[in-house]
Amino acid sequence: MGPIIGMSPDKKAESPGVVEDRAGLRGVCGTLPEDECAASPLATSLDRSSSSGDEELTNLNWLHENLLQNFTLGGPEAQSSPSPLFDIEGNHGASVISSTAAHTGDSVKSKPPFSFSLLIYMAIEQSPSKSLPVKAIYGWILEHFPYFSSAPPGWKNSVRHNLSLNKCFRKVERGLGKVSGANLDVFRDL
DNA sequence: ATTCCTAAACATC
DNA sequence: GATGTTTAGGAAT
Repeated sequence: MGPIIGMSPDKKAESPGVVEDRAGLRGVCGTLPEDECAASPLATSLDRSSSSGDEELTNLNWLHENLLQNFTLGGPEAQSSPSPLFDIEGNHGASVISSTAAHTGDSVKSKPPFSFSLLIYMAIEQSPSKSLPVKAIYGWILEHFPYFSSAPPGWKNSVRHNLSLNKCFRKVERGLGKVSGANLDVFRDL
């Protein structure tokens, strides 16, 4: 009958629970003393000294850097780490994520406070060559966030969508015409 | 207004 | 069929 009906109301039911979790995302920055947030310029100047033409530097850049720094730097001793998400795949990183997930609620049932862009970015950054096939990204997310293991198949589409979005942002000038599965050069530039 | 999520149609490979 | 791209609508902040 009406495949279209019964969809709108469903979404709302999920919102409330997620909202609180999502708020946590922003809360990360907000939770931290404003000094940290205000200290942002630090990273900016670093970025600048490297490249003078930051005209193309869009939002996702600082977003990822900031968020990742905040998350990984969540530990008081992780400050010495050269790489922000060096161990997200390792043991320490796992605890970070687990901690975050557990903090918001169930460790395996709650949706990660990370946006798809973050998730994808993390997965790719974890990769040795900063490039992963879409399938690998799915796997990484599934491994770290079992929530998706039981979630509707909609998230896959979302991942792809975000992938393309980021790509669009950078408007890659390389030959991405034949990207058949193993190319995420989009973030490779980050 | 901005950001993000979700769904879906469409194009290619 | 999987991947990639693009549109459109809606919800939360």
